[in-house]
Amino acid sequence: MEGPVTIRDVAARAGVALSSVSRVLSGHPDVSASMRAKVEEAAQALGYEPDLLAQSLRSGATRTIGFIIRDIANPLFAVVARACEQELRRNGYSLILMNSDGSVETESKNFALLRRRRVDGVIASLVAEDSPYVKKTILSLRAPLVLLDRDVKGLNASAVITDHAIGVKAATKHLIDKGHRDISFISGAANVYTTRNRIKGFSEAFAEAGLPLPEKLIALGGFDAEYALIHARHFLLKNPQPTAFIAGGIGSTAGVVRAFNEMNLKIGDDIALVALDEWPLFDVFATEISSVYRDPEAIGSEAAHLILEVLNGNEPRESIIDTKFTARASSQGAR
Amino acid sequence: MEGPVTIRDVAARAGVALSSVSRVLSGHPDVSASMRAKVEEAAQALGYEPDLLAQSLRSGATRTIGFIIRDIANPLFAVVARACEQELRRNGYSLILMNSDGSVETESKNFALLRRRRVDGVIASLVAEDSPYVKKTILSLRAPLVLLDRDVKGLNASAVITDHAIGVKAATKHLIDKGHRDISFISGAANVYTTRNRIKGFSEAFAEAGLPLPEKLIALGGFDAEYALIHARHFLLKNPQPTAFIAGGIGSTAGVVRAFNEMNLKIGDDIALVALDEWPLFDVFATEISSVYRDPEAIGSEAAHLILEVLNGNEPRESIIDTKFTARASSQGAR
DNA sequence: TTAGATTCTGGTAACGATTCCATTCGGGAA
DNA sequence: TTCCCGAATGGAATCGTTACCAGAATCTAA
Repeated sequence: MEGPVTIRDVAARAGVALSSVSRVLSGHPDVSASMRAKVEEAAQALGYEPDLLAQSLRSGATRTIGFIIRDIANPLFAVVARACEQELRRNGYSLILMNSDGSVETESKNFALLRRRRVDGVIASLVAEDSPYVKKTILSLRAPLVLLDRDVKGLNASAVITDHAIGVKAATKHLIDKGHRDISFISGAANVYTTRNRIKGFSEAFAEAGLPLPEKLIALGGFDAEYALIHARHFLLKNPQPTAFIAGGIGSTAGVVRAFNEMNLKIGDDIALVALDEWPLFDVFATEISSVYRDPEAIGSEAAHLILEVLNGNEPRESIIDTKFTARASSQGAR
Repeated sequence: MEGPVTIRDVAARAGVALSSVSRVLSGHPDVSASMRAKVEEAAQALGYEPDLLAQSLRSGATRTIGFIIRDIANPLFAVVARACEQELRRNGYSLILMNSDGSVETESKNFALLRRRRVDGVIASLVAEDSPYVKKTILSLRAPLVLLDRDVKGLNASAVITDHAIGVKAATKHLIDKGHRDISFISGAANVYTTRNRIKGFSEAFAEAGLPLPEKLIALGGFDAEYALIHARHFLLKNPQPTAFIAGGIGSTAGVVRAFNEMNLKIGDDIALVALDEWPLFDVFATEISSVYRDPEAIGSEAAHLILEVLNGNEPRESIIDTKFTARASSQGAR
């Protein structure tokens, strides 16, 4: 017997019509007991399993969700993806993973390919909210969308939004209380909600303390380590020299700490640091680092829930994830 | 205009037959210039894009590759997945990601679902090589398979194999040279190649030094942090107490270091450590940790190449990735 | 002019499943 | 006995695409 067995083979073996086989296997009520027995025996004997491709073409649903992110190797996103995949799998959906590699063109191509694959929905962390493609690309999706930490107007999409401001504000206030004034803030560009919301928390803390925002020490341009390294180096040679850094994400933290190492600055003694987001082995190899934490598991499973809700006919909505600042040795008083 | 536009709509607008549209769009040579112009104008005007689902059903190829791993949140695998997805994407394939969650049942279900989805191939890091399901499950795939660091006989599959032995042997020899004898080795179970090959390197180093293998200090049962924590604790209370640890993977390292922290053992001073595999921010927050490194980018892109090779009609083959031991402060002399 | 070869095009049958529609066969009621 | 209704079944259309086959139109050569 060559090739996979089809419903046709089952029908032939059971000596019944195609439609009867389909009825039995999809649990249609109008089926006699003897018919059910015959078909089930034949299906069992031949090891029949329905072809999802054919079912999808017929039904219009692929039970497939696209997952587009900048970089799955970012440990935070890897956990998000895991939680999301697990939850979708429990509900019979599969996840198609695509990296945007930080490029709006690649991202746009990914959306187009998912559209052609007729995915039932897409979960995405956009590279930028203001790219010329983004809105047109997304509107032509014809499938529900869940944005991760992004705010694009006029989309009718769901979103999992992190309340960074609250954690960053607490972190900034803590640094100010410890006597820091020249606090450097390095993060991605302001064309994503993540950055804007973090800066909001940062600004509010300064405003409430009645202090001017150290605008010259803010660098918003990339979440990658390279960007943070270059700008941290630069700031550390400037006057006034920052006494504390807030690093926006895992990549930024890597870059900032590399700059410290280059200049032999000891974290917590020579320079203060607050990391936004934690990373694997944080609890064993970075126990002294103050951080603003968010739960990536919650983000992933919430994203899955939101897309399933819309697939079940509900209206899109937003879900908020909170953040928590924890002070540790890295953010003690200024020298 | 409702719903996505089909080839039928294009044909109607251009005033030609379905088959002609198909010929034009798939680049068939027997097409007149005027026909080509008419069809292309109509396709353009309607914004037609072919339905991959229908194409797949017809052609039998989905241009889809399954990727099954224990846990995408393992940072090593996240990088493997990224490199693999990038390479597959460049070749027009999409990647369906599935976590096995360390369960052979889940793994088996994942294989079955990918089979029903008619994926063109599967790349997998198996939970165990000796599970009763594994061989039957895989043989019924009817699609090429690339194993990641696994060795299952009689499969006719490709594989990306890491030469752990060479790195582990160098690491062990180094520890022995520094005077360590009671070296503990904690890693996953021996029913995966990874572990067996590591133990091979470990054993060879002892054999060549003419020393007995410290069998009582070897724990092979799980790659997770919890397993390593429990066994490291246990060994540290035993007599002889190990003076050095080799931790098999990122999870194991996390567990072992947690045990050190519990007992206030300072790495490099009170206890020696070699980590197998590195993790994000290793270079900034674990600069003193000796390690055996393998390049996860290479593993991922090599896996993609191997599956593409077989899809292009070549025979399955193995590809070897090497490892490199680097001594750092964590593996200095025994007290 | 005609035969034969070349383009080119349209119609139709698949791919594997589901669903509607029509038909048959009972059984129950008048 | 006749009529009708419901349960059970088979046949055919459909999802969107490609590929084969046959026929029409054009062209080349005798």
